[in-house]
Amino acid sequence: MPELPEVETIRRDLECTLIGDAIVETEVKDSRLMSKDRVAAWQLAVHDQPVMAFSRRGKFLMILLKNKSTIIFHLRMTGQLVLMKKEPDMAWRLRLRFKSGQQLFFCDQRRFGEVWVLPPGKSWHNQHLPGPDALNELTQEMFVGIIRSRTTKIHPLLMDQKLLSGVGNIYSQEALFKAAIRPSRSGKKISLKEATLLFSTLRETLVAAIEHRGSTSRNYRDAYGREGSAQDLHAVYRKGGKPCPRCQKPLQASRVGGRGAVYCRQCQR
DNA sequence: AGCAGCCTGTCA
DNA sequence: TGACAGGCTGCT
Repeated sequence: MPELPEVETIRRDLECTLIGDAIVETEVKDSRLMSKDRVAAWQLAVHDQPVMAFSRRGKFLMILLKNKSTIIFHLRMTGQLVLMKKEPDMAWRLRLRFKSGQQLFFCDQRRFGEVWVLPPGKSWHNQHLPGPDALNELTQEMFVGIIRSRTTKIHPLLMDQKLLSGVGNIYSQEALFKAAIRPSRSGKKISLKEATLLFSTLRETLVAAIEHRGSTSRNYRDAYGREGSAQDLHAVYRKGGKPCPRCQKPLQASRVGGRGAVYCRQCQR
């Protein structure tokens, strides 16, 4: 799915294009996204509302409306938010039409994505509340504390959205490679020095990916339907068997916590 | 901690 | 045909 850098790229695109524009009409095409009996309430909440801001926390994208309602998107694995004048070629699940004539389509091949609307003054359901945003909120001290107090393997630890939010399977693997730490290491067994280094490599990885407008391995597109180029930076993600960029030995493909994880047996300990 | 399930598509 | 895919929840 889109991870933090991809969602941030989309957020910035939408911010450039839609601030101040009002939603004049919406259409829900997939009842799995929103049941038919909820559509009327949804439309009442968002129709004729100008967009005040786009924000992001972890992988959640929020649209703040003038009436203080908030639309929240989670794109999961294959969700896309694309601005188009006419209907896209692929199937779409939701359309937001704006006063300017712009249309925002929510496309989502695997249909895991979700959308909610929060009424004014209401906050996140605790169940969904993400931990501190990996880029905007997480400090080095917080990170080191989170990592070194748990026995969970570091790869799933970095991807636990309740602990820190925004990191997924691509950027966890990349940050671990740069910090020379194996994905299967227990958080508790990571030294203070290593945890500090990992905090830096994670930040660098995320920042560089945003600068390259996200990683397109298959489905991801920005809000203008364009591919990102951060995949060109990947050292290990989906590169099992290829030579390690540092030592040239073949990279090891493995599974850690039920997820694919590629690492270098020589460089990462 | 590990796995099925939610979906659809691609690749070997 | 089966395995796997950028995520997450809920169950055991």
